[in-house]
Formats: sequence, structure tokens, C-alpha cells
Amino acid sequence: MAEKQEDRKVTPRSEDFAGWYNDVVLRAELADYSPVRGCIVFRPDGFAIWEALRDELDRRIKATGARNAYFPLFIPQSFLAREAEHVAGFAPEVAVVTHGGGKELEEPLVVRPTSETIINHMFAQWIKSHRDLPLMVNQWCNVVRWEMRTRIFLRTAEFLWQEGHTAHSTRAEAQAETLRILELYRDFCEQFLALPLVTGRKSAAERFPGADETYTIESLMPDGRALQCGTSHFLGQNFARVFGIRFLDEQNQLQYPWQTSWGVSTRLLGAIIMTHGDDQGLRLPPTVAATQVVVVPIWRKAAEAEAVRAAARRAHDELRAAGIRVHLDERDGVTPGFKFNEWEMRGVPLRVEIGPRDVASGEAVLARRDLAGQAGKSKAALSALAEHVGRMLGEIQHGLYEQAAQAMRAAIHEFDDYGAFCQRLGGEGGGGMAYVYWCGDADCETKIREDTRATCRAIPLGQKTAPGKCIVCGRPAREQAYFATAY
RNA sequence: CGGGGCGUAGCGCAGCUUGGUAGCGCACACGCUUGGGGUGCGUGUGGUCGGCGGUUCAAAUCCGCCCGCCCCGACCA
Repeated sequence: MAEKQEDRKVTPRSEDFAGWYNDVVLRAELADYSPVRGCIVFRPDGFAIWEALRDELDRRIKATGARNAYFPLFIPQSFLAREAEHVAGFAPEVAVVTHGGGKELEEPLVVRPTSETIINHMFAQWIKSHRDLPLMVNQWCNVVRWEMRTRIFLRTAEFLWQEGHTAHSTRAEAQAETLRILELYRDFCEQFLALPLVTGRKSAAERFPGADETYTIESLMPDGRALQCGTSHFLGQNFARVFGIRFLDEQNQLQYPWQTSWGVSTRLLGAIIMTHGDDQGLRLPPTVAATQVVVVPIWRKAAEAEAVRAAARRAHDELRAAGIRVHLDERDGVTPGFKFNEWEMRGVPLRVEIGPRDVASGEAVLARRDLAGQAGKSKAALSALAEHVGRMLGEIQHGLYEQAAQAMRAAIHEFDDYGAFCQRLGGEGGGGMAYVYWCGDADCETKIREDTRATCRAIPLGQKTAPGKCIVCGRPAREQAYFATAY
């Protein structure tokens, strides 16, 4: 008996974080391994999260003026080679198609690892005048990067994402666009996905190949490792120059436009799972939960069943009419306790229990997924169920964010002693985030990496703190930066 | 590519030492039972034992070669 229940549980998160993560993903049926190494199958419950996330983000992106388009999966190999840093950055991980139609191709095609090159090739044909600018497109697609080690959602050979690409007539406008998207991502992750973040600039070593500046949103997972959740790049004129994108300005002068690109990927699913999940399984923010509320009817005797079923159906119908994504679990042959555990595993934010006692008193028992055990249980009058449930879903969304934000704050430490810094970050697994003064020198960054395996995750913008001393070399440092071991 | 581990039913494993033609738990199907935190019982379905070759009357088991997967390091949204 004890053995059997053990089989049903996931690996405790505190015992083995990576094992817990895999168990949750598989048991909650979000994804499955595929026959192709490094590629995964998004199962309906996992894809539903992506769809909810995508739909909301798509609305927000369109509100900036960007429009969706679609560019080809295949890119001539020579395109990738045009931008020196870009090719150096991506060459090791591109998949190359050498044959088609039974013949060897004249020029191999790479499967896009990102679409800067092919999109800019097209931009060069579309942009002639300052009146064509700004040009802002976004595409939702798959990309392929042949990674050496893969992990479900966090690093897969093929992943889904959105990539936005814009071209502007002035440097200032492109820089502003880069930061505007960074802010869009930040707000989206915090408000919609309930993911707490730090944001900032990337160090030169962590910059996107081909970008002048990369900005990032970073979160910290419960195992103390950082996860890059999205990036926004200021590309300067680098791609414009190599792809020959030029326009005539108001003075009839030929100019290169200034560009940006930015993206978030299905890695965000990994962030949601790791940030919110617990030993019972998944915990989904109501915004992305395919099922926000599950109604579980409970009865003992056949005589009670009809009244309970009827009340449960009424509750279900009322919630659905109120626009809530609700499921009525009428399965016979499995016990209520089994259903409780199963829906908790799947991360459903709120459970409504209706039994004979509730029918008699005109109430239902509500069980919040964000608060474990009795702490999450309360009663609500069936007569005002939808209103009550709607409000509670909002509280759950907020509750998940607050729990995560509190855990993240508690795992960020400031150091002025390099020894203490290394001791914290260099231990087994993740040591949380360190917020330290750094002079900006690449040698100091390398030393940190060699001593601790931690890397610079973000340098916050608009720092107002007084200058200090670099954590490594002790020389004057104008800024502080976040360091952590990263996924 | 270096270090470590593992391939037996969908999943987790036993059997291998000492060869005799495959078993357990979970899952799955059906029935009864149960039902406010993973109910119990019964009956069933399901396996080229990773692949190839060798030894042998006989190989999951012994020998050789190959393949694949997982974990840890060097690259990464």
C-alpha cells in the first residue's frame, strides 16, 4: 500500500529538483519524449499553456504596431555567414539540409536557428525610403538548434517561439523600441505568467551574436539557478550593412536603418512549471490554465447521487456562463480523493467540491491550489458561486506571484567579499543570485565563471547606487550586476 | 568527445552468479465493491529479453562485436 502510493507521487522537489521537474512534466502530461533525440512532443495539456500564453502575448505585440508574417524554415547557408559574429555564434548548432528531391543541393540549406538573416534579406528589398520605416514584423515559428544537452522545454533541439524584427530610421528610435519590448516582456511575465524577474543589459560575453546590445528578463528557479526568459536585442546597423538595407532619408541621403530583434520561447513553460510547481505536481496561474476550475461531485449512497450530480452540473453551467474555463469531473469508479490528487497534479488552480452536505446547506467547498491542505479550503454559497470563484481566481494568480517573488527575493544576496561570493555561488547546483559590483572587465567575468561556474545574468538599467569596488579585482565599479549559475 | 550508469510488457524492476524457453508491482480492459484526500477484490490483455554473431542438445542467462539511452563535464533561447 505504501509502495503503491509512492509510485504515484513525483520525486520530492527538495530531494532531486531535476527528477521532480521531469516527473511533473510527464505525469501532468504536458510533454513526452520523441523518437528524435532532443525533440519533444507537446501534448494537449502542455500545448494549451503555450496557446494561452501565445494568444495574450500576440495581442500585446500587435498593440505595439508590429504585424505577424512568416518567413521560410530553410535559409541558404551563405546567408548565415554574412555577419561574422552571427555565424560564429550559430554555426556549431545549425542543422544543415544537403539533399532534396533525391539530389544533392547546389547550396546547402540551414534550418533556421533564428531568422535575422532571411528576414533582413527581405527587408533589403522592402525598404527604400524613410517612409517605409519603421518596419515591424513578428513571426511565430519553430527554430532548430542542435544542442549537446537537452532538457524538456528548457533546452530542446527544436523549440517554438516568437521573433520580432524591426527596422527604424534613427538609432534612438531603435534603442527605444528595444527597451519598450523589454518592458512588454517584463509586464507580460509578471502579470500574466506570475513570474518574478530581474531585468537588465547583458554583458558582452552573453550578448546575442551580431547584436550591439542585448537586454534580458531573467528569473531565478527554486533550485537556485537562473533562467533567461526572454531577450531583446539592439542590432545597431550590423545586419543592415551586410544585407544592404538602405533608405533615403528626408535629406535624400542614403542611410542604413537601425534594427532590433526580440523573442521568447517555449522555455517559458519550463519557467512556469519550475517556479510554481510543488510536490503535488503542477500549479498553474489561472491565466494560462486550460482548466481553471474543476467541479468534483461527491456522494455515498445512490440515493444521494442525483441531487449531487444536479447541483454539480448547475455549478458547472453557471461558472461556464460566467466565462470561467471549468470542467465537471463526473467519472464514476474513481474516488473523490483520487480526483483531487489528479487535478492537483495537473495544476488546476481551483477545485469545487459538492457533496450531500453541501447540497443540504446550499454551499460548496473550494480548494485553492496555491495554498496547500486546509489553508486553501473555504466554503462559498452556491447562489453566488461564479462571483466568488471569479474573485478567488484573481487571488490565486496574485498569490502565486507573491510566493514566487518572495522566494526569489530571499535567494538574492549582495556581497562585497569575493570569498563569500564564491562560496555561495560555487556550491553544488545553484546558489541563488548574487548582486555585486563589477568593473565590467571581461577578465573579472571570466574569473567568476572559472571559480564558480556562475555567469553575468543581467546588469540593471538606471542604477542610482553610488559607485563601489569590483567584487573580483577591487577596482572602482560604477554598476552592480546579477550573477548566477544558469540553465 | 572524456568520466560514470543502464538496456527484460506502456512505466518501474526481479530473474543472469550456478544455461532448461520469462515473472512481480503499477498502468490498461471488464465486473462487482467503494466514494468528503490516491478503495478493495476478482478475471483478463500485453514481451523479437537493445541488435548481430559465437559456444551449447538448449542462451534473457556464458563469450565477442555493435547500437541506443540516461547522468556528470566542455557549448547554449
